Amino acid sequence: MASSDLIQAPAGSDRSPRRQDARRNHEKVMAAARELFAQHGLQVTVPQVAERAGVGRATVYRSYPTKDDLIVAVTREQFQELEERTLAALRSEDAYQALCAYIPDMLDHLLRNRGLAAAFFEGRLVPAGRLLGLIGRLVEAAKASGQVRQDADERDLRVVLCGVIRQLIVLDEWDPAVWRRYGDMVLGAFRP
Amino acid sequence: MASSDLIQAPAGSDRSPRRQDARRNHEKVMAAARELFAQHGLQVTVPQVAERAGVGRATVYRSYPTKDDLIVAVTREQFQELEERTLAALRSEDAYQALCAYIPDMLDHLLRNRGLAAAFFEGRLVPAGRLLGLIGRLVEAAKASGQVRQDADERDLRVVLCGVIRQLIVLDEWDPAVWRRYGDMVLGAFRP
DNA sequence: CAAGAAACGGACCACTGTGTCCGGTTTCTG
DNA sequence: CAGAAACCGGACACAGTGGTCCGTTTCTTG
Repeated sequence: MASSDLIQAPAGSDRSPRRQDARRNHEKVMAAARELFAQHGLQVTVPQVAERAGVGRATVYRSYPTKDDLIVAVTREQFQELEERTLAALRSEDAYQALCAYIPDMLDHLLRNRGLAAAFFEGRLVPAGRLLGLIGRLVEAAKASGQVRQDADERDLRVVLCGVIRQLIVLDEWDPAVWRRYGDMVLGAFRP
Repeated sequence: MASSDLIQAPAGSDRSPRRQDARRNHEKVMAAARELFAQHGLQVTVPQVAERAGVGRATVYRSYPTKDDLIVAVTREQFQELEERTLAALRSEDAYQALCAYIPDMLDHLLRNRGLAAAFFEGRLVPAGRLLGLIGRLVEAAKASGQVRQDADERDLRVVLCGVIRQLIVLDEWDPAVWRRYGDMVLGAFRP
């Protein structure tokens, strides 16, 4: 699993010694994978990605020896963005206010990226430790406001938030207005 | 899917024209399936059930032509029990109080029956319409107390409750005390 | 433009899980 | 107690998915 780091370049302006067509195909594969994973989750098959990209299966496997490698490649940068969002919330003056914005924000973001959501609440593959730590600090900070139950922790947020997300995915709910309502309810679950 | 009703008898005192050993094996299969589904969910394989029951695979398939038939057979009676619990809650004087007991009760019950949980929040197989209707009535009744947000409905309860259950299953959480805490949080999600 | 290297992709393999078949065995019945 | 029917279960067939191989094509470079 995740056994290789063949592709180091930040997936953009790499003038590696590889051939032009290889780079083009590689970009097509990444784009296809991003799109399909976001839309249908991680159970998308490698042949599907290859077909969407308009290349053969072996071409995908050349860049990413296993499917997990592909998932990691697509997911890693998105994970980083999650961390940044969390950090931003953490920098806010009013921690509780920040949490109130953070939760629906995460809901929205993860529901638009169903592969990312799966990678997040499944836990394996991309190491989530740092992100979870940040979320923990956010919850901790929000507790000081008195608006959040004192026994809450990062794990609780993960369970409730990811749980709701998962069910909304199962129900194939794509309406952001509905998502926001559930964000509100998740927040409610943490009131003392 | 669920293409047969070969086994009509209520799985107990059937003196059908079948042979003794057949009935014995059938019981063993049911017991094994109940146990394994409850413990590990519906992704248990038919060979696993057969092995646990101490019979060959074909013996399982004889009584239940497809895996779905087996799932339905195991799940149906448990579904009925869920309906009865819900009806009991519905008969209570104080609907809100009933809901407060009902939610942790469901959590506990479904977490002890992971296959049932999967069948419930996946929706296919056993028709859940009647049960969902009852839950809807319970939510509706509880709203009158003013302690439940007015825009809540059966679907909301399903999303939040099943979501939490699903995550607790993923985290392999078996401590009933923890389950109760989350029951409290789910209830919190429905406060106005 | 031609030769060599790199990449392409269709065909192939391996594994897992569902569902079927048939020869041997056990149970019922006359 | 013997024949027939029912049943048992190991071996087989099939499908879907992850991963590999090698002959062919395409790019690069002198």
